[in-house]
Amino acid sequence: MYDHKKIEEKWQKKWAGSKIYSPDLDKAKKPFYNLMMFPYPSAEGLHVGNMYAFVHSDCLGRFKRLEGYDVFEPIGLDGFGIHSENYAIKIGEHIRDVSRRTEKHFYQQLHMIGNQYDWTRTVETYKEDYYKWTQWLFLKMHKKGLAYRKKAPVNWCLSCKTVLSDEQVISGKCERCGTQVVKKQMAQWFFGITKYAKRLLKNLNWIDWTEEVKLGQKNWIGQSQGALIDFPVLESKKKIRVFTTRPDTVFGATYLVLAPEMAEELDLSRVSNQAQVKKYISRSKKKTEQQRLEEKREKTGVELRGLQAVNPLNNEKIPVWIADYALKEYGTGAIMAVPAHDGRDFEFAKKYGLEIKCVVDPSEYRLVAKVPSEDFQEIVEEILKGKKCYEYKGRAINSGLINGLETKQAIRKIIKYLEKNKLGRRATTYKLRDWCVSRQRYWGPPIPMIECEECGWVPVKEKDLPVRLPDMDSFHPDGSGKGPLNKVADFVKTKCPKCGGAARRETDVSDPFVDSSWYFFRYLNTNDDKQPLNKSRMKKWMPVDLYFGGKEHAVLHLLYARFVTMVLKDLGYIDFEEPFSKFFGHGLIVKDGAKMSKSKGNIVNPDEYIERFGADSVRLYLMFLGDARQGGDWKDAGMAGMFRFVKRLWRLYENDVNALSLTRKKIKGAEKGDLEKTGIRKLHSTIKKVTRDLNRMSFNTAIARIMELVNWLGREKSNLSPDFNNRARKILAVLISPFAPYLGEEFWQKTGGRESVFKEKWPEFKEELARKKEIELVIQVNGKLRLKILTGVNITAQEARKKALEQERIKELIADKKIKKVIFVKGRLINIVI
RNA sequence: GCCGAUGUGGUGAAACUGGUAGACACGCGACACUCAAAAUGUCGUGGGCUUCGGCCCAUGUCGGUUCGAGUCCGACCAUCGGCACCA
Repeated sequence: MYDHKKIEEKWQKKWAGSKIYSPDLDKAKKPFYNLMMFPYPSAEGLHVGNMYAFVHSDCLGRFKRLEGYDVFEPIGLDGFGIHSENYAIKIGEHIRDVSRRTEKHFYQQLHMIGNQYDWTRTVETYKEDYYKWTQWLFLKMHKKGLAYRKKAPVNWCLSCKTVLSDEQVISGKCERCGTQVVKKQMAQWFFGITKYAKRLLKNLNWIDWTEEVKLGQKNWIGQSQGALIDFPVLESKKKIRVFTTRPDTVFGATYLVLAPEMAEELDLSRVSNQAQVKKYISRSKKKTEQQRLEEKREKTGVELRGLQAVNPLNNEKIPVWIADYALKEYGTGAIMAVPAHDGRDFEFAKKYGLEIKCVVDPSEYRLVAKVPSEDFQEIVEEILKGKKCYEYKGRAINSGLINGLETKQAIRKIIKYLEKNKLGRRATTYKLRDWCVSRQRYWGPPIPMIECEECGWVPVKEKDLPVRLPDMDSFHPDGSGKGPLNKVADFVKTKCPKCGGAARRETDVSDPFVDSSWYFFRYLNTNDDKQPLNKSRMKKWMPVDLYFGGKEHAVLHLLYARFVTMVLKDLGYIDFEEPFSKFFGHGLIVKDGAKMSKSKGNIVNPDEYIERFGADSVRLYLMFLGDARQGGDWKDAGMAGMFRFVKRLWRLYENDVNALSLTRKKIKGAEKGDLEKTGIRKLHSTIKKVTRDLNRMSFNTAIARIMELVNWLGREKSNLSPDFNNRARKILAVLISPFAPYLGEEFWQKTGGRESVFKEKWPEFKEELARKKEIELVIQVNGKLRLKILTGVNITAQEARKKALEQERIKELIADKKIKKVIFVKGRLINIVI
């Protein structure tokens, strides 16, 4: 009988005692760093989604181990952060107690699933020996000028009562709790990630990552190429600088638009409608994202009457407006409006009766305009008259020096002209904004900065780290804009590290994403309290060979981790700038076609299933569900089906091979030989396919191949010799072990193995033995399958043709028609065209 | 609106560079074992015709390339995800 509990317990103990999963980090010969995204320990326990990712990752890690690599597969807990804290608040317990409990629970569960974790090197972000170095990272950033404080409109979550980074606002809502996020003007600490925009983008060209995720980052970084153009303000020394991706349309710029906040930088004394302007500015500053959405993006704006700008290319005087459809944070915060060729400007110009001047002729570009040919002439007329907006490429008209040029050339020429006459220059802008890392919360590493009345903001000295997170009973966020630590007088009051005078500590903590941006470095140097990183191990093990995790982190964790790695390289701590050479993004797991959620009550708790079916069955089932890239649909019936397979597999090892031979049917020698020949072929082709599938990360098909072999062996076991049965079982034990490690060990032992199966070599196959000697040759007539005949695999075109034409059925089909052509695909088919 | 992914039996899904569509499972049906049930095993299982030899139709829809298309090209539809006044 298959008693999964007994087996799992047995091997857990053996693994723990043998240290088989703790490689020598300094001496390993073939290092393979197998990383999976460490979980944040929610109090509900390990989610089946976590397990889904972990078992796939582990399966590959174990496969690599069997291939002879020294695999390092660490695990830890991303325990600092808003999510854990919110949960503690909800259940009315202190976060430190909840944290202690969840750590225990999580590690217990993580043991159960049977991964080859190195339990001697865990990392918990909320422990002093870790966050000390997170603070160290902040200091390094600060020293390099990459951590700085600025007052800016930031995202404020009304429920979490803290600011958030742009990446943590998902469609206007808080990434953690789903509450609407509003804009607030506050002074906060930022990391200068925008300085790395270009590099972050460039390296995407070569890193081996899931395409989807790379594209997500590319779009988020959002590079635009274009030009900066200066528009002089009439009767003033000021210039208004705009950014545009279409400098070729500059002759069609009929007005300028400034973001409302930008207008404050201008001299408004000459503006005749000052009151109106000021009112618009203050109103738009108060507007939240939500209000903007409610207004359905209806464009509004106010003209700065009395102010005029000059189009530097044709010297025409044009009006200046402020409108909140121009964004302060992007480009220069000002735009040249070309209503004829920009939808937004067009809408605005229509509403306020501004001039629309067509400067791009679309007549030769019907396909670009995506318009059916019958309507095209009419539409061209409308565009030329400025009654319709055209945003694509075309030929420049009404545009002085670039008249007649196609968009691309026009852009090139105009930029040359701008640069020559010092009116502007080529420029690239990014959508990416700096990373706001302050959090007005309790459960995080205090930001190691001190504000002195005399010296301003001064960093804590490195030797004084960590800045300990003080224990406090009431750790709830209060929404004051300051973190809870502000209420701990002993903590706040300190001395300036520079002048020794009275000073105050920063009371915000840092974003939990800072914690997770470097944890994979720390795994290589746990238990060292002298330095955060170990240079020589870093050289040996980094970059991570395979990183397995959720695609949803495309613009969160994965972007931050890349950024931090680049900074550490620039600081000289490491000599590579991409942390993960290969990233595999897995899909989401759903239940019966629906997303799992507490409200639906359809959450799959892995514990229950492990209890009932055993970890191996659950592992196998999770990997059999479908393509790991696309996620899977959990169904209880399917889980039960996999359990049946496991029991069948178990039975294969229950019979004594010699006892089996007694029941062996009396079949003739020749037949017996044939059967074992088939058996050998099955073994070799299974090894071949499973190896190939694992290399392709096609876990589900690899399992299917193993099932085929198991089914065949189950059927034929009593017809096979003891020798063969034994050989097959040994191979099968190794093949199954990455997927079902407990069973792998048990089977290996049952077939005479003394040591762990994971000290074995992955079985090899011989190509010629894996191949069939005979095939079903498909005979097609005019591309339609008509007949299959058994032939040798090496049959030539002539032989195949001859054989095909001998078949009665084929003769009938061809009858007296003439054969026009015969196509032969070796080892597959012959197609007779008549 | 823009970008991306996906669309194949009753269900989850396979199909390497264009070459037997539906591997492997789930479910269902029949049979065997059983007094019976469960468990297990064996066989069958895309749809429609059939003179039981086979034939026709089928990979979201329409068209194209090809001896041959789930796979390549073009247009469209649906679902899901990301971004969203980014100049």
